[in-house]
Amino acid sequence: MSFQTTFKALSDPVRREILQLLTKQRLSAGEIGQHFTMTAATVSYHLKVLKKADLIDEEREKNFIYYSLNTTVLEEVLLWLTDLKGNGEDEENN
Amino acid sequence: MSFQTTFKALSDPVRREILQLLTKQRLSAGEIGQHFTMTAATVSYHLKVLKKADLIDEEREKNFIYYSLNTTVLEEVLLWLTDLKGNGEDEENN
DNA sequence: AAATAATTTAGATACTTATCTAATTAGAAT
DNA sequence: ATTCTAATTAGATAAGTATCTAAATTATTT
Repeated sequence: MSFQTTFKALSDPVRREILQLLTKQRLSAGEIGQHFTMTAATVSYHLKVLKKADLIDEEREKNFIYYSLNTTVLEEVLLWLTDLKGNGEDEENN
Repeated sequence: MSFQTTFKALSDPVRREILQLLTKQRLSAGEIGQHFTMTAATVSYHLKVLKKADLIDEEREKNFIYYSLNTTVLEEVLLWLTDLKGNGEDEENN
């Protein structure tokens, strides 16, 4: 997935909050929805955006879909940002 | 500035490229514009968004305005992302 | 196989964003 | 003071995004 997709996904507050919820444990779409006031359809939309950006994984179980954080892409974003800030004079990292 | 503002600012490819140009040296609005095909007005719009997000600083000199990277906010974003990815098992923060 | 439950998809709409052209501001130099 | 240059602001528009309701899908249980 492109950086573009990733950053766009990260740019919405609801989606960032979803990611934070998922740091603690995996959650079903319904459980995620309970943390917000919007409809299940809207939550689903946000999950799709996060999924497309590879920021989350999903696994189906019974008739639930559990979502969990995928940190692989986060690493790449971290590298990009680190590189960006890395040279005031001279860089020391990564 | 809010995290929201910061992430929104980072979510556009033109703006990310501007930031990268500015890692090398400060540049005037005109010099920045030369790297793109869009009009000066559009570049100015993007600079305003980056400025509002505190991602860049400006200094007026003669009748040029020079822009440079401000890494302060980048640090915060780095922390946020690091925290997000930081817990495979168990969390320590937030 | 019908009914129920969890979730997604489709279609509609209001809001936001990126872009342009034209006009304006601010400073420098004639 | 007029002109020239650098850059921004204003106003318009097209494209993209977040949200809703209603319908469809998928799996489970009766």
